[in-house]
Amino acid sequence: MQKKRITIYDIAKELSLSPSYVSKALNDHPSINDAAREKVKQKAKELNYKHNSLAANLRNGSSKTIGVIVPAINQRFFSDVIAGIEEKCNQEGHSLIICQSLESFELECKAIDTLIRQNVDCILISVSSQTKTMEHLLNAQVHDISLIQFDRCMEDIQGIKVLNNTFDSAYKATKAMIDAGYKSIAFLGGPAHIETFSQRKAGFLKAIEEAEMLIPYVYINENVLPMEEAKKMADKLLSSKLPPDAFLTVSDHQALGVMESAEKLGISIPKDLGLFGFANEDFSALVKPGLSSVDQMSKQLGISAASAYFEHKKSHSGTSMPDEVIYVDCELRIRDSINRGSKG
Amino acid sequence: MQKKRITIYDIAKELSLSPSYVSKALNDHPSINDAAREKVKQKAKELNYKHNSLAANLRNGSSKTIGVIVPAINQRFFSDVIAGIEEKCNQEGHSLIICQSLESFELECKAIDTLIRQNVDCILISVSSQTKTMEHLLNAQVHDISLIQFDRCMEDIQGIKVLNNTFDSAYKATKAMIDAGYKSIAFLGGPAHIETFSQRKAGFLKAIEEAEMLIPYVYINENVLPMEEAKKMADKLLSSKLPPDAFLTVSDHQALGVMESAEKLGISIPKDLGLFGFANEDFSALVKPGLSSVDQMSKQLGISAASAYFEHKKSHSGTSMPDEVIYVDCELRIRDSINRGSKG
DNA sequence: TTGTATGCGTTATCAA
DNA sequence: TTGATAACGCATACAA
Repeated sequence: MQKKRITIYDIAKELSLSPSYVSKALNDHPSINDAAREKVKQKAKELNYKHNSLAANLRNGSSKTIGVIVPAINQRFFSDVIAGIEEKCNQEGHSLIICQSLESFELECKAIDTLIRQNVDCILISVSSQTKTMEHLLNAQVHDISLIQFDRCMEDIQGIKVLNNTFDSAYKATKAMIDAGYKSIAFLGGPAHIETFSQRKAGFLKAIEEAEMLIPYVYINENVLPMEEAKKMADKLLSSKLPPDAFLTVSDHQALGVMESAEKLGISIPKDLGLFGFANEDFSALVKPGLSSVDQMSKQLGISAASAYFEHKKSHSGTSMPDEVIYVDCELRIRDSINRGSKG
Repeated sequence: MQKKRITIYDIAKELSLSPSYVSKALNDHPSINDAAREKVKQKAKELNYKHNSLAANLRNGSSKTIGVIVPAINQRFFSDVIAGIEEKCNQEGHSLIICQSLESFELECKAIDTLIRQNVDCILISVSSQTKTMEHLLNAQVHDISLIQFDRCMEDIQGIKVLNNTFDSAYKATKAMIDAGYKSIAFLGGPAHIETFSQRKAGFLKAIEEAEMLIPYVYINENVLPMEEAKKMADKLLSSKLPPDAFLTVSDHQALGVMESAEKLGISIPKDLGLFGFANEDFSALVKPGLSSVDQMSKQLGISAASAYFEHKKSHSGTSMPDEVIYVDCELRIRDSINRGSKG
């Protein structure tokens, strides 16, 4: 148990060298010859010396630390994204500070503040659902921190945005159902003011239009994100005079609601009802029948977001972030829930 | 866009004060009167000053930062634990640095090293499945970092360990099945060398013994953690001459394997087969029939682990960690999978 | 109540 | 090749 932390001074004293020389040796400075360098490193190991990043970072003005702010760490999508970010940061020798906003604007501001104080070099953020203004985000940029948004973005902020191509995936998912022979497809969406949800709706509509499918307006429902509400809506539509024969939902939980409704009403999936969800949750492969879903490749999204920072840092060091949108393609996980067997 | 960071020197200059005075004012030092303090804070806000934690921490010798090392961030159990830790840390004004070992001993060592360099005050760790030695953990303690283990612990390390009471929960879960009228219960376990799994087995056996139930030795199986293996084992047992009429598994994924096996063999759950899982995964409430499972209260576990650090810090500051085990009680989530209807 | 001086551990610059 | 020095930004002991 050592009382005082071992520093380069201790190493220097032991070897009768100067601290600056030791520092250079440890950092593989070219002016130090191999023998001396090895001797210093040897002694450092012997004394169980650990480089003090705090001091070095203060001196260097960079913390080699990246901050991440997400609504909730323990939401599958975000924990996957973070896992991807961590992996990339680790490769690049950077540390990761994690904050959660818990969907609160106030906590989000506090998190930004913390990260500025911590001198992070970059902030990766997916904004809370409450967030409508962006001074706090701009403030990070003012403090010379690279800001990269992912998934849930504020449109008007200059900088890199990393997004799923959800328009495209919704289009493809819908098309997959049309190809499987479903004739009248309903849509269960999320809050319209969130970009990713409006995109999903737009993708859905494009596929419907292309197929020249006529859809009653009551088939298109926004803001039914909670499973219970999705279920209620499915109940209503499936018991109506003109029931849909398929659903595209923007979450797997909604899809689950539809499944329960169908079961209750004695409607068989996929024979009489097709179903396509979003997010490819763990349970989606496990329920019966297997739920077709859009895999958002969330870990890849994290990797892409972190990589965007490192690439910018390496190539355009100094210049400000480009105003760029990076799309991470989703992949369709086709399962039994749209496997109708026969077409038409 | 400010070129240079605003420091207390800038504030001091603007107000014709000394930097130390500004520092005191910002930190609510008692020797500063209200008027002066407010004036300084006002100016700080005006200049968009942000306290530099790096510098302060270097000066203070404490980073107000806690490091967490888990096998994988995006495993439900761990992301829940982390969410709890984050919440507590946030309350206490501490930051969180997250590392994942990805079940690799090497990465775990690297993570410890990173956290030592980062000057974290405390490391919360759940060791990788590869970890057999503990020098790296002791080294953290040598560097004056509080070490708190949770879930997967190295027995011989002095300090606080935060654990689920899995012995007790396995016992209760088994008992719940006995009470529901199941007569011959089989056990599907995990690697025996991991404490939490041997505890689950022991709890199971205690309940069996108490009920004076005679169990064929082939009912007790360790090391069948993967779902596929659990399924194979269930196939074997359920097709044997003396099939069990219930299973306790140590994971919900195993239980899912049992469900598939039962379905294939035309055995009805819960009528002819009871089933109790572990971890209360998201899907457990969603599968049909609902899977009874042990809820490990993982977020609470994270809160408890972090709280243990803060309490120790506040009350016994300076002294080394006590050798203490904190148990976080699990809760049984009883669902249809053991709802047999009639007893006997 | 206010200010001065010093050090936390590192690294870059410059000089020897 | 080696070393002295200053600086990063802050907070504390001490002096005024």
